[in-house]
Amino acid sequence: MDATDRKILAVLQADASLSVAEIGNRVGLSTTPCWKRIQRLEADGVITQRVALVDPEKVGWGVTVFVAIETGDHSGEWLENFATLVSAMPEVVEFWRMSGDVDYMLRVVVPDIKSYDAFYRKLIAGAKLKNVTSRFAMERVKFTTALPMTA
Amino acid sequence: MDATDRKILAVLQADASLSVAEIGNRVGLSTTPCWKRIQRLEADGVITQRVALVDPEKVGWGVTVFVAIETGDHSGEWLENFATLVSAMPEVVEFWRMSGDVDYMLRVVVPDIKSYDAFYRKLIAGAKLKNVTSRFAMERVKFTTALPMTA
DNA sequence: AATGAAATAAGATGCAC
DNA sequence: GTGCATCTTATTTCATT
Repeated sequence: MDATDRKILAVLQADASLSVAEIGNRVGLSTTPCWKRIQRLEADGVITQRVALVDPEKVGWGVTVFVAIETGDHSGEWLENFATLVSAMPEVVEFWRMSGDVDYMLRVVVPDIKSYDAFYRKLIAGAKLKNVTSRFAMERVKFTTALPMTA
Repeated sequence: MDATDRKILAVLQADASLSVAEIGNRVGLSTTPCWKRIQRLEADGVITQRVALVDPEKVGWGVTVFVAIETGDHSGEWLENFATLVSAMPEVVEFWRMSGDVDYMLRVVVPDIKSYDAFYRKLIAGAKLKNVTSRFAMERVKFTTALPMTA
């Protein structure tokens, strides 16, 4: 992956609706080689998917909560089961296994506070957890799916 | 926004590379009305953008850190300045203003631990902060940009 | 590897109903 | 909403540098 590939990725991370010709213009390539590079980036799994991003407020899922979980001592099998269970919950949009004091970090979206309570009850009903800390977001100051493409 | 719009959004959140005809098939519409709905959803800002998602590991930004920040007592102007400063950092992919014990939550991506240290120094050099807690992610168990489309 | 041209297929867009 | 015409773009091929 060279610098031109990274330029293409930068463009596609910002706007995947552009034509190949336009992307080529922006990175200094004609359409054919630009198209070939994009195909390769997809085949190599560098580009994983193309998605539409939706305004959370406008679809009624405007409440974001960060959930820090300490699972305590559990078997590998238990943890695997826990991961499967939590991953399957559609409100969980991010689910990270952490190092340090917190074992897992979730980002959860819900329509309102009341439905967060419902989620929380589902969560603790499904698994015996040592500690769960919920922190509510007030404002999304920045959110991007674009990774930096400059070293 | 009716149930059909939500179906369209569910499809486009999962795969924005599908043709309008194929999306129509999946939601029970022919191409023209499906296309019109998509145009409207974009015009109304429900769909905010179409982007390519990239594998963080494969582009060398595989380290994710959650940063919880307590700013302490500061003026509104100071906080605004802080928000602008942090938003401009490309490593910061998420930046949330929180309620409760933590004032801000960041999700930061970096190539490696060493570059996180560089980021951290930049962060604390730019603003006088009361407390900064960095938590490192070990594994991305789930990550989706798709919001639930069912009530 | 890239370019430009060109041909074909697929899809987006617009119009009549 | 449907069906169809048209226009744009994606995709592939090829000769050339």
